Amino acid sequence: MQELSKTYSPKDVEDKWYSYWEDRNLFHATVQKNKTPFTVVIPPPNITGILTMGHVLNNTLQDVFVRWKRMSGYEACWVPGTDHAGIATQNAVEKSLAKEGKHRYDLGREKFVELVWEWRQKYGSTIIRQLRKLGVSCDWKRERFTMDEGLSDAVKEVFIRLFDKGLIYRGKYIVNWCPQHQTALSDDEVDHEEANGNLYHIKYPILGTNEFAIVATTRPETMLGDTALCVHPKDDRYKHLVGKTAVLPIVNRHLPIIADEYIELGFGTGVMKVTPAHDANDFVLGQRHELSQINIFDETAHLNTSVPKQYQGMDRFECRRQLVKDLEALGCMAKIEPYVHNIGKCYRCHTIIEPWLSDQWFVKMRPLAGPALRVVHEGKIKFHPDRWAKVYEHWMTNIRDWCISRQIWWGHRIPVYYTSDGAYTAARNENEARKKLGVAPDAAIRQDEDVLDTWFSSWLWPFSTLGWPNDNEELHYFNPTDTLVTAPDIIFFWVARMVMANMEFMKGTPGKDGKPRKKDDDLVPFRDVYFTSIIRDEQGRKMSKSLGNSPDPLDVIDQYGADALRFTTAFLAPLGQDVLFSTEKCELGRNFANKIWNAGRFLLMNKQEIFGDNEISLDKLPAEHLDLADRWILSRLNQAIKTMNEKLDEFQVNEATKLLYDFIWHDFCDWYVELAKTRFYGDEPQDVKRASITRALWIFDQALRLLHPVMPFISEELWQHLANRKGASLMRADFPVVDARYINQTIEDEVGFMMKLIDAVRNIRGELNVPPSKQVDVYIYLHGEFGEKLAVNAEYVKGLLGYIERLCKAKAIPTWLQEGEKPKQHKNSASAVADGTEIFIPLEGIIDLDAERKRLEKEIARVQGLIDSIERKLSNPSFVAKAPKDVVAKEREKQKNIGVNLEKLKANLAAWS
RNA sequence: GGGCUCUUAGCUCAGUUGGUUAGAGCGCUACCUUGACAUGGUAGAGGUCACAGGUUCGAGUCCUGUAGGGCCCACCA
Repeated sequence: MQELSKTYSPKDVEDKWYSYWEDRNLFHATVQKNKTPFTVVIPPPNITGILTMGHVLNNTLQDVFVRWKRMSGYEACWVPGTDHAGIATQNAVEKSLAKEGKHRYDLGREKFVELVWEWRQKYGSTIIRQLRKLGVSCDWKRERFTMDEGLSDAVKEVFIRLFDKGLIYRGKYIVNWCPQHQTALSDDEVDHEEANGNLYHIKYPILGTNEFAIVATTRPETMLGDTALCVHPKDDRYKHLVGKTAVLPIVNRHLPIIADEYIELGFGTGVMKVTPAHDANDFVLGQRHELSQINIFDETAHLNTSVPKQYQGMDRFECRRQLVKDLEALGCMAKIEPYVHNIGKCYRCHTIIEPWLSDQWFVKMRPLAGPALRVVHEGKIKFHPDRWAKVYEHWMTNIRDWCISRQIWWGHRIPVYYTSDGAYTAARNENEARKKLGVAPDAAIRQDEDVLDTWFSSWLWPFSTLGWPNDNEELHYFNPTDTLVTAPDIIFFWVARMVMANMEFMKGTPGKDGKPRKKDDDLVPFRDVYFTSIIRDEQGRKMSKSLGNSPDPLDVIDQYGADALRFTTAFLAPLGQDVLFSTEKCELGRNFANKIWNAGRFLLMNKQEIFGDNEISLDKLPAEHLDLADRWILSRLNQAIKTMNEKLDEFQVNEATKLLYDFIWHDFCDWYVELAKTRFYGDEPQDVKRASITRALWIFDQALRLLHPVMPFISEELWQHLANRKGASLMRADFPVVDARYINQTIEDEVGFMMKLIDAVRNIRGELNVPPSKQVDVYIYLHGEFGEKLAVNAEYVKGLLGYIERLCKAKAIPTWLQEGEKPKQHKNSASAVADGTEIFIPLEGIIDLDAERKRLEKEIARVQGLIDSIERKLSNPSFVAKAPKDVVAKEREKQKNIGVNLEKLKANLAAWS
């Protein structure tokens, strides 16, 4: 057997086990009718992306769930894949083109798209490679891409079905236009930011009078597109103006003055200019009053030919400056005051959005939203934490139509075809389009130039990845999926839309029972949605590329190991709270890994010592020679198994992780392993030693199984060392199932009492600075119920005290005292009381009298405080009358026990004075 | 403006049906290289649980309000 290194070295084991699992197909899931599926679809990362801490958290959590379910007997299937990320990817490629001084128009559409595909071949799998380093157990054979053939078919199919149903329409609309990308953005892709601007007060002369109407605006340049002025119908200041005509300065266009309740009384001057082509609200207002729309910008937000010559070709901001000057020269600028307002910016390039009138495609969302709202409301889909359900419901009840066209080249081209006279339809190809349009088979036809919003493919993810629209068994078996783990900021972009799509398009597809689905239960895309925390840096800022505050997870893995990173992330991420992360925090996980490693090393050393090279089996618990410590750890273990399963069921991954930490570090390493040493190193018969080490290994084996979902690499490495696994893997081993027979509170109390004795002795040594090299005697009174048990279990206590012996490198020799008996040198002893049992440690010559007095006084004060609080309760008649009986009884019991402690402590203190 | 959320030890945070004098990790202090582990062990210091009311026998936990932080949605030209 090879020696294990003194510290755990992740680099030596991680890649080895990942290939082992992958080579043996252990990630792969298939339709298995006798097993319940557990399906997770990955939120597909962008092909432009590199692994961030957000991905680490998200994928660690998914892997924990998937590995846990896989070990628990489910057919666990985790479908991975990537997103083509239209705008982001096009951006990336255009950037590299720009380095060669080229623009996409230089190449033309076809060549450019070809280039993007090349780019995707080259760089698009980076994040997938990085994910493997994290240890994720994705079913890589099912990896999909939102633009691969199958998914493109799904996109087309969905578009055509919605189009034929009348749920997709084309319309002139004010969209959020990014002049940089020259494409429309959905409302959600616009970030609103506060900005310091000005409120310009411009005078509009009223025709046929000497009056002016003063209009306040933040964007004077849009006045070139004004087609009306508007006031509130109830505004007495301006009632007389309604129906009159104003003159647009500089342009001299005549503007009708209209009245509309949209105007907010009390804001600005009370008169608003109406620019239907360049403001979403004005657009609606303009439609209501049948105003003309004058578009003054081209697609790059430069002034077009519909404005006076001197402004044509100017950039919008340049035009603003010039216009302000000109208005001032004309005396039309009443005043300019500083003004803070919100402006919309492109979420990708931060360019200021221009509300722009253009032809776009939309999906009518209301008909789809109804069922999606219902399933969340009725709990068919559960959100964790559930407060997100409220956010979801609010958005869904106020849902607006979805602008799905994008004026870029990289993406799914809209499957709409036009005849030369403008008729159009949606079709799978040109021929089908001609048929649907009823034109000749050779008629000229052209496809829409636009592509679809990236989310138009990702909203189909839970079924398109499983082969839809082709009917197949895997789709029936793995959809609905089970748990979706995603960030709350894409609840509308993605989560809500997936619910709508799955419910709409899976209707009639056979379910697990082979019958066509009808019920909501079978139509939902997933049952649980876990919303991850947002990972922030230590200052609480969101991690972002531009801030450069996001540690590279690969560096972290390199430095600390994937398990350490996974553990730390899971440990730090409570359900529903943001996480402040820093690389150094991974020491927590690294130290834990090292602790586990050394526990394993210790057990293996002793196995070697006792068994030599003979192999052992850990198939079942070696139940011979069970002693108190064994019964105790078995109780603790089963408690841990129970709680672990419960916490994971409740999506409390951080709690499950904490539990692992406490069980392995404190219960197993601090106490059980230390107790086991008394047997490994003692003069027990060989068969007792054999049973002991085998049992310790068996417990450790169980602990590694519990650990595996969170720390797959180190658990597998150690698990393989514990016994000859004959080619098996921990990732396919059984997850521990609680055996309630082993949970034994009495034993835990007994051991707990002994621990208190040990703690008391340690406390004396620690506080009185008794050097470790100093041998001490320990006198223990046998007292009460536990006292009797102590006498019975004297051997265990000796063992426990032997533990002190090793820790302190000093002998601690227990002597049993009967009630009333006094230890020798009582006067010079330090003392403690644990659950009524007195301990004396004679410390003639070394003891500092003042120190011991202080120590006792401190302890008395603590216990006195406890007693006082109990007495306050018990002397309150209402408490005794109204509190539940068991609570009162517990208090009385406590009062009695602690009272005894207090008396003895006081007596001991008195002995000093 | 509407909604959500947070405020607990020096720092970062747990604490899900209200019931021991509130826990962890890091940091800090003291002691310890012992036959798994100094990425370790033992002991210790450190909190009027943001504030003010209320409900209750009992509140970190439930309710109301206040102050401060964060997020989301909608936006007034």
